[in-house]
Amino acid sequence: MSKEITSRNEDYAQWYNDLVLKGGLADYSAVRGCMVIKPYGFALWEKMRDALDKMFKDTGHVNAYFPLFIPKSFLSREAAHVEGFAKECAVVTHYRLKNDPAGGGVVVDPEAKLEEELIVRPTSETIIWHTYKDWVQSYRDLPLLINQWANVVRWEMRTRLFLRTAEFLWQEGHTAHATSDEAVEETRRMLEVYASFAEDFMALPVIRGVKTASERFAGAEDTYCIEALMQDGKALQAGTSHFLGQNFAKAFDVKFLNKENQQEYVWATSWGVSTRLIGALVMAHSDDQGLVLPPKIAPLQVVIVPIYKGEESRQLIDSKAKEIHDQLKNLGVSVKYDNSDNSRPGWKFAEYEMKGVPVRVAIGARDLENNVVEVARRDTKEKKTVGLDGIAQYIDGLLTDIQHNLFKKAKEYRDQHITPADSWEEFEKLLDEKGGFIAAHWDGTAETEAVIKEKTKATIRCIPLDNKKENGQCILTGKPSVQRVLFARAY
RNA sequence: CGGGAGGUAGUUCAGCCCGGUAGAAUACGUGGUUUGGGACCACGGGGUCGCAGGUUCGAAUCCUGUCCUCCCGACCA
Repeated sequence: MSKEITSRNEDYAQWYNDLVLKGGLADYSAVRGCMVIKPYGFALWEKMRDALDKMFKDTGHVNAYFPLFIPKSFLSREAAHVEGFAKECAVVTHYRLKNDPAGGGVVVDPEAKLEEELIVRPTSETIIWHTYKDWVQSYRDLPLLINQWANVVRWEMRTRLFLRTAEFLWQEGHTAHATSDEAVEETRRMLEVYASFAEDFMALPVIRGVKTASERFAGAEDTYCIEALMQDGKALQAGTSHFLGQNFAKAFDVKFLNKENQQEYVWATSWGVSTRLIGALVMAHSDDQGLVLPPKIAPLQVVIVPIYKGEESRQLIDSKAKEIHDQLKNLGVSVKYDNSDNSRPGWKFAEYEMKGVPVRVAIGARDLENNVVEVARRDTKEKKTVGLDGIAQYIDGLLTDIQHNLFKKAKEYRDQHITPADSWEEFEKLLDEKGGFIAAHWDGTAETEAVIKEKTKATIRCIPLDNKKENGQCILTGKPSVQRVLFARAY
């Protein structure tokens, strides 16, 4: 994102809405805080979903589906869990409407009150562990490696398009293991799946880390996360993987017989990423002209735009363009030849730029004479005249280039925005003037963390997994510390 | 739930202070001319002004109530 937008941080949401709404990605629906994902935006989600799903399957997981409604009592089985989610649950209390006796319209039928209210899942741990109880009896049933693609609802007080909508799409993996070590290993494995997906597919560099106790998932023993940096200097939690210990197994009485014929509680993990990733993608790579998509998840990788005058030249261009189209298709490139007569070339250029299509090929009468086309890349906006010989291979290579370049650019920005701070003044100054991650010493207490958050709105994003030990003094209290942690203001 | 702004055509908004036939741009439809960075001309379709009351000869405009949306905060993936 360009400097103008960075300096317009206050209006960031507005810019984002404009781009995304007008760009055909999404709309707010009539339902408070929910989103309509238009076809192009959904195609983007599908690309991400399919790539992730393949990675889950490659690591031995299978998909299943569990109910949307959860009996209220399930939620309260795990103390920390209910504490964490109770405040944001949508509740179903009745199952029928009737005609309003007082006039037109319908009212809730008071006769149809549910004996036990149902909550709309904010996450599925409870109903899944309730189900797992019947699925697990012996160590031979373990591990249980299941994922579900679903929608969940969290009645947040304030919503933000893609980053925090009331309803969102996600996947949630829920696994059961015979040993603690195995569950921890799974937790870390899935974190790495998320990290490599973010980096290899989304071109989004992430920091792999572990959350502090106060930022932990409700009911988890440990929460691992990938943290990304947006172009405005704010951090975004892009995915989480939780080691749940035996908390849910105990709450839902999920035991198995081990080899020694003894009853034991299973060890659990859960992990998820959501449509928030679409937001991450937009905010990590976009510029003032709209979306910039990494080729690996762009629904459309190449668009060919003809420029013609009159029917005769149109036919000539058509046949050449279709040749290029077919060559690209044979290479497995997602390509569209837009020869619609409804809009002019300039309009098409702007349109596909806004949609983030990585490569545009323009072909006109002038090009035909010289046996060339004009190839424009979205990431750098460079335009180049390229000969028709081997054009498909050239473009295919260009897509790889763009993918790498986007990651490189984002990583350079990210790395430049991890700044050490050794005094409180420096810490505050960096937050206000530079943004990004700030590596600072922390005394390890939740109290200090809370005070820092209160004073600066910055939270500890994570303790990086590869963090090096270093003695120092807490940025706030001056108490001894053994390592720096990453602070940032976050979405 | 606190503080602010707002609800008028598919969309973005003007009109409201100072009451008097519902407006613009854009989008849409038809016809034509165009096409190397969001074309132009002509004609055309489209809104019970969020909802409910009140004041008035007359309300988008004034008054009361109500619902909803957006932004800022508390809360959070």
